[in-house]
Amino acid sequence: MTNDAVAYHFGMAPLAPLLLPWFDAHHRPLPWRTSRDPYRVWVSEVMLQQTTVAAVVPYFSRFLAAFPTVHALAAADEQHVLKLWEGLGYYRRARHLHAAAKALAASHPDALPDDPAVWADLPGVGRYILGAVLSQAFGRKLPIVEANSLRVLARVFGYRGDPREGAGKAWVWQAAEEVLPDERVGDFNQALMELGALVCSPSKPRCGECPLAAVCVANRDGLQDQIPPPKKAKEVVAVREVGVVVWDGPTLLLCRRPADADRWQNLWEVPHAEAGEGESDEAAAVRVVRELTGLRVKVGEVLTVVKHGVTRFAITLSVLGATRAAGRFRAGFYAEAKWVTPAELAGFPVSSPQRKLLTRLTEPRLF
DNA sequence: AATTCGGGGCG
DNA sequence: CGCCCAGAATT
Repeated sequence: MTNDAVAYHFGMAPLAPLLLPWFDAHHRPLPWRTSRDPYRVWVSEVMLQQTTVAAVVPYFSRFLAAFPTVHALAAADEQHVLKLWEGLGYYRRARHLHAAAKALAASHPDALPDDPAVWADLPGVGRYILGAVLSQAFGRKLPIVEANSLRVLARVFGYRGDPREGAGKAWVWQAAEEVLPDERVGDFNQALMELGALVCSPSKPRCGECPLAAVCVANRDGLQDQIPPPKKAKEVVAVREVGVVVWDGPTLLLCRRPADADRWQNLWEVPHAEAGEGESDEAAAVRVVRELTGLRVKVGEVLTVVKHGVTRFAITLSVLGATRAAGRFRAGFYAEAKWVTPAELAGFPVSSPQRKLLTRLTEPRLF
């Protein structure tokens, strides 16, 4: 469907008169809806990013109690901020929020600005956060697109492409902008999301309770399951692990399994590194291997050794310690492998003490 | 355009 | 157990 079609459809049936009364009657009483304080709206939007409402509620209340204003947040110690974020995930959000609070407290000490250009330059503020904060706190007529509104708009207008990528992304932002009413923009934006969360759900939408059912193309044509199109499944490749990194307490082990063998062999045994600040156990293991070998390695990906521009061998790196702890093993990976000898291995770029360690520990033993 | 970043909840 | 979630930054 083209943008013209959106305009036509919108002209025939404005959404706001249908959506706002529904929102007034059915919206959930959430902590961040008690005020239009831009700071509160902002914090809630950042916390809600890729995070469910139920998970955010207790964090939001605790965070606002500790940092009631942007100035309180700006003056806070980063460790305190991160501590209150612990368990929410996506910790970069907290660092960005903190940094942005410092910037705003300095540049706009009296009140948070309603200037989109100012917000757009802040770390952690993309187009969604920008529109959400300014529409809700200041009534600025700016659109929002996130998982819920994207689904609602695509279904109502019967958009058959994928609104999450390419031209579809442009389409859905355009649609979100065109449906905005002149009054109560913030409530309207929230209503789109609330409808997506409570009624227009990804699967089995409750169209019988939907205030937009009468104007919804997907409902009319029975396309709820096709719109938006299901995410294309990631390609699955049959693979078999031929190399893994495991650890148990202070010891980290790199093991190999030749393509035609059943048993694992130890290749290196080295002290496991302490996980640094903000570093996961897996990341620390990857770092150890990287420092030992000079290889570019990532968890779960094929690890290739390139020496003199030629791939000498390839293994996959997985982390059994983590997968065991999670109660399951990862799917295996396979890679064609040409194994180097211990002598060749010793020739890889490592620092002197590490090389000595490698040489000493290269003697394979059964895992 | 594809990846990365986390943890929880739900069908 | 797989998919999804009030996205943004990086590659």
